[in-house]
Amino acid sequence: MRIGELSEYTGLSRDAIRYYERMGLLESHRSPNGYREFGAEAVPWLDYVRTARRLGFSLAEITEHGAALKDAPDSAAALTALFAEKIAVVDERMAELARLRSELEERSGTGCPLRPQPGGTAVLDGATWRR
Amino acid sequence: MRIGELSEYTGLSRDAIRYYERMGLLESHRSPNGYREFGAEAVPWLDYVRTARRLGFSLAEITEHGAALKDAPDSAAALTALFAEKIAVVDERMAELARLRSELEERSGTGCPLRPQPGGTAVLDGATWRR
DNA sequence: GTAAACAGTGGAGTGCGCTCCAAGGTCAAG
DNA sequence: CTTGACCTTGGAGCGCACTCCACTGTTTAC
Repeated sequence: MRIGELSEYTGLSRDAIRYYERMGLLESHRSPNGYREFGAEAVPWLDYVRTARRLGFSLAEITEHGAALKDAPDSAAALTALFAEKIAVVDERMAELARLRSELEERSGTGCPLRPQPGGTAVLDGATWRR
Repeated sequence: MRIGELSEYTGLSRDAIRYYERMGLLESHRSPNGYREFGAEAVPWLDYVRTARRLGFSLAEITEHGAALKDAPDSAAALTALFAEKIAVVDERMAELARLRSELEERSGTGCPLRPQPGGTAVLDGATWRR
């Protein structure tokens, strides 16, 4: 498929796709006319990239992981290890979110996380913010 | 406390703290000599900011939430609603992470998420990547 | 055959979130 | 009274992840 079609399927701009290719996140071969040709697997891959991006992973991190996948000897063990590593990162990030969430939830119960200051401005109350 | 001390406590650079102040994320009053003076509540607030940043929230989002907190009528209900909103965003992001994680985990079980291509490059197999 | 839609390239520009620097003011210690 | 640590401002620069643009080539539809 050509870049426009891929763009439609993934919701990414053509420019973004070309940029990803330059960054080594994506490969294509060229038709005789010079147009990029992408395989169908590019769609789910870019879906994955988009999700990972939204969750705060940099293109470099995603590229690195992709490269590791490609370079890995095709053994189940190596791949499992790679995925386990990525899963650990994801788990860590989820734990952070859980902490943030619980902080917010705690606050949501108490009626007063704000305290007016002499200057007229209101700021978060450090004493009650901390558990 | 002055900027250097705050910087030490939070692990943020002085430049970053000044930048946050310019962006309206943080307030200070000035000593007669022009130095910024921060209250103790700045420390947990910046801790929170750092956590939220790491989790992919933009400074604008964090600022907005902070501003909403300040502008809110000091009623328990309004504050609870604000926090509930933020918690919903966090929950959504956690759900995305969970999806990413489960995709990775599934993959980790199967021995072969890679398939060699005619060109000699290996790419993710779209057919098996999709559930 | 011509117009529209699509593709290519290179390069400039953008917004975010800083970082670094120069030039200078403030203040406590020796 | 100098030294050094700390603070101020303004402005330049940077890395990331694009986005936009001008110009050119290709394909498709009428």
